[in-house]
Amino acid sequence: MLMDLSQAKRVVDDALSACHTLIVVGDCSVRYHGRAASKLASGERIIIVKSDGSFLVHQNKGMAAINYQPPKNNRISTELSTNTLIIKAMRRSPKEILEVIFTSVLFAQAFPMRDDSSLKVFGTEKNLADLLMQDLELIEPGLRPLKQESPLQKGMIDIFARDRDGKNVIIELKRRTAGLSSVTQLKRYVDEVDQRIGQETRGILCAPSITPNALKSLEKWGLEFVRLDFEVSNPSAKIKGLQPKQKGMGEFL
Amino acid sequence: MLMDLSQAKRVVDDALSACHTLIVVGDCSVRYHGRAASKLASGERIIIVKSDGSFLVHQNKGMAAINYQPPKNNRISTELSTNTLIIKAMRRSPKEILEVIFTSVLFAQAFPMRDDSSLKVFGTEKNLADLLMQDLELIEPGLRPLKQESPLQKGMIDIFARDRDGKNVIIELKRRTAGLSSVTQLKRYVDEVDQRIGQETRGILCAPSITPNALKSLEKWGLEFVRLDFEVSNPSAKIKGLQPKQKGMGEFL
DNA sequence: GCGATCAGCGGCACG
DNA sequence: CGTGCCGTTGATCGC
Repeated sequence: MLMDLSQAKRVVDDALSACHTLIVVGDCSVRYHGRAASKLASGERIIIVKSDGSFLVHQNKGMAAINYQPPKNNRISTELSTNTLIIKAMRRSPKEILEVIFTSVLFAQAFPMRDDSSLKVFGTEKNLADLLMQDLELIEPGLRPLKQESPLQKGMIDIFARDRDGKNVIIELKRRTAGLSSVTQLKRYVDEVDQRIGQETRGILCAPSITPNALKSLEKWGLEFVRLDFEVSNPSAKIKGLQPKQKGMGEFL
Repeated sequence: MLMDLSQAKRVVDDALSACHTLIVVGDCSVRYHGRAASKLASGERIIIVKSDGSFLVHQNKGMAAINYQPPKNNRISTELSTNTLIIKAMRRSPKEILEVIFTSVLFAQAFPMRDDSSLKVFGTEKNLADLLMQDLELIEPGLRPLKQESPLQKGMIDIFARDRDGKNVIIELKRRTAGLSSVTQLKRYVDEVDQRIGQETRGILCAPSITPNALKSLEKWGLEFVRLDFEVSNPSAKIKGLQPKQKGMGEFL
């Protein structure tokens, strides 16, 4: 089950020069120094080096790689000493170094990995915005869309609209429970538009749910929350239902 | 180079029942339906199934898995039909299903993956807070620490302190460039403390740098920025230097 | 379990 | 490049 380290080095070097995807499994320790620094004592891990230079170290637990190197400006090299095979990934800007020191290699192989497909995702915030743009009446009667992804100095408005009274409405969309940051984000947009246009602007936070704290802040600032239920299906996302919530119930301290 | 699909299924099933870590490489398409939905047409990918149920699909590019299933409440099953081997990962709460349909398998193997080590990271925000707590004079003469990680209704204050004039000071720490959200976060804390204590509270944003927009907002609200340079070394993080920046230079509109 | 925040966040899009 | 922000964010910690 064990692989000779020099043979492993050959496999690794060949994979790197051929720009193939490399998988190595073995006992290793890991050192990282860059934006932060880390040490990982020895254990059996999976290392993946992709053709674009992405470098991953996976433990047997968790979704996220325990150590890694992002795919750009990443030079990978190997070193063989008596008892260890070191695979090093160096990156500049920011200067970072990742070093995987193998004491034993169980498996090492290169794969060409032909793949021309890219992922199609449905149910993103952008999808929801597209849907809502087609029927803002779902949120409120008389609400008409003006602009999607309207650029502001301090961010981007998801949907800019006008209500039945001709008042400007900023809609901030969230695909999941809105928290404090969503509220401050909306507040920031409303403030900037208020100040630029010089007239009262409404702000509506549109999300499947909102945390209690976020709701309190929202109401304190005179913003509104509209509950949005959506459902993802395979060729698109659908809006299941909208439940307006009365505003201004909180005490304006 | 090709592997019989029924043989691959055996390897996969054995790995799952033994709770080993599984690696499969082959030509597959992927379907996902859950919090969002996605489709990925056929191509060669690496699939990793970890002992805790983490399920990863990696293309030959990029650091992040293109499709995945998080490590909990995740039931994995296999199906063999005439031309395909399907590996399914089903999860409840939220209900999500990930389906990988292999038309050919180049490699499939289980690894026991003994690993008892956990990552030690240095240079985290918590590290910096610990360091600063030991010498707040670095930020400003006479500044004395009161409490670290002081819980607030709307979040957690990194460092709560008192300045030479006896005024309360809230310090928000960032390990990288502070943006608008960092400023609104600090503002939120200062507002809450102002309101609860009923006396003027200073807010200091401490980060290696700050974006222009964030600085403008900061100054508009009368908050302060202190530049913090730190350096990570292997057994700890060090503070390299601190450069106070004069406040209140912006026009208070 | 929810809530809030950090993360070596990664990734994308825009200026 | 930086700035801002979404993400099937994940991971952690407190309640």
